[in-house]
Amino acid sequence: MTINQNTFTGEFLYSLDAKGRVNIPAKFRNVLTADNEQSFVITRGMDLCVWVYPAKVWQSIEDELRKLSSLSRINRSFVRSTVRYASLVQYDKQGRIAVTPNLIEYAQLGKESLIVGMVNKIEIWNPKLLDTVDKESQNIDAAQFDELADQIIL
Amino acid sequence: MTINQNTFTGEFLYSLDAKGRVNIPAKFRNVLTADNEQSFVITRGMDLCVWVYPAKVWQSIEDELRKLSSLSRINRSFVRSTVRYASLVQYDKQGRIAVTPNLIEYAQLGKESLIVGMVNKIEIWNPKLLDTVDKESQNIDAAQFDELADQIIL
DNA sequence: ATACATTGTGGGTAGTTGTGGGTAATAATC
DNA sequence: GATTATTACCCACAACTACCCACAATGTAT
Repeated sequence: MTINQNTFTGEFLYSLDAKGRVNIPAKFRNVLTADNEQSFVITRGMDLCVWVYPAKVWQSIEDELRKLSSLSRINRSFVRSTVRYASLVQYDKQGRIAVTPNLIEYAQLGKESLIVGMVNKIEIWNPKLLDTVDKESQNIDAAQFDELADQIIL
Repeated sequence: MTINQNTFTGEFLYSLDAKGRVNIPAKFRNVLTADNEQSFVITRGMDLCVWVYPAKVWQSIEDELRKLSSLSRINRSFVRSTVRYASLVQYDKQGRIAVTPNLIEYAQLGKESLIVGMVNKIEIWNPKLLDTVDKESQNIDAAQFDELADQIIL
């Protein structure tokens, strides 16, 4: 029995094998609702990582994109950039998904890959890259962090 | 019969066993409402300790995080840092929860662990660390303490 | 004072989970 | 159309986790 449906939290150091497969943590699979099935959309993250959305969640993003008129140049470019690298995948009987070569290259993924829950989506990181991104953020964003932390009572 | 629902007070020196399990004090379990069941979210504390939230309390934090758009770099970073070390756990029939190796390392927990009530959440400490943190605070924060004491009539 | 229930602690066992690799089916290339 | 490359499916195994039972210590009720 799970309480938090569709909520991904925690980090897991898993291996990306020779065939480009990574395991979806059991804790993540267990919070997926029936209609999410085993379908995911994987795409480029806005940071140097791979984003993995449950298909149903991605669906709602697509619905938003549909509303953007192609008359606007910014809209066209926004739609293009978000959809361009997205592909639909399913996990196998062992619970793994295959990451496409161009995404592996983009996120510079090696054998040691870090799976990070991001509430409504999952990120796959090269641990070293996440480390540097983390440190950069600590220096630059400290003030805004405090602001956010004030709004959200931890 | 309980008076204060969901209010954790007091401290308990319990043992973290070889399997990484700690007991949730009976006094705390008795204070949990039905919808909290036996689910908790454990994560890194802002001090060097482990924070344990009743699942329902954590839920409201997640709801806030969901509102933050991933288009903003700061938002991504904030969501990641708050969710990254969090994991949903349930207590077993003996009333214990399993603390993940990550968190044990972070809070430097040994066999002797101190469970501390923090009103809406629970902290797990290495007793020695709490001691030093306490003393530091007494030296540095005396002035601000007085300010708070003005707001809260003890 | 004694019997009973509750609470904290330890450990065994069966099932689950993560990982690697072999084989067959499908797709792509020449 | 034949050959190669890629993908999906399957099996196997080790490591880990969750569940269960046991027991001692403490607290409570009769």
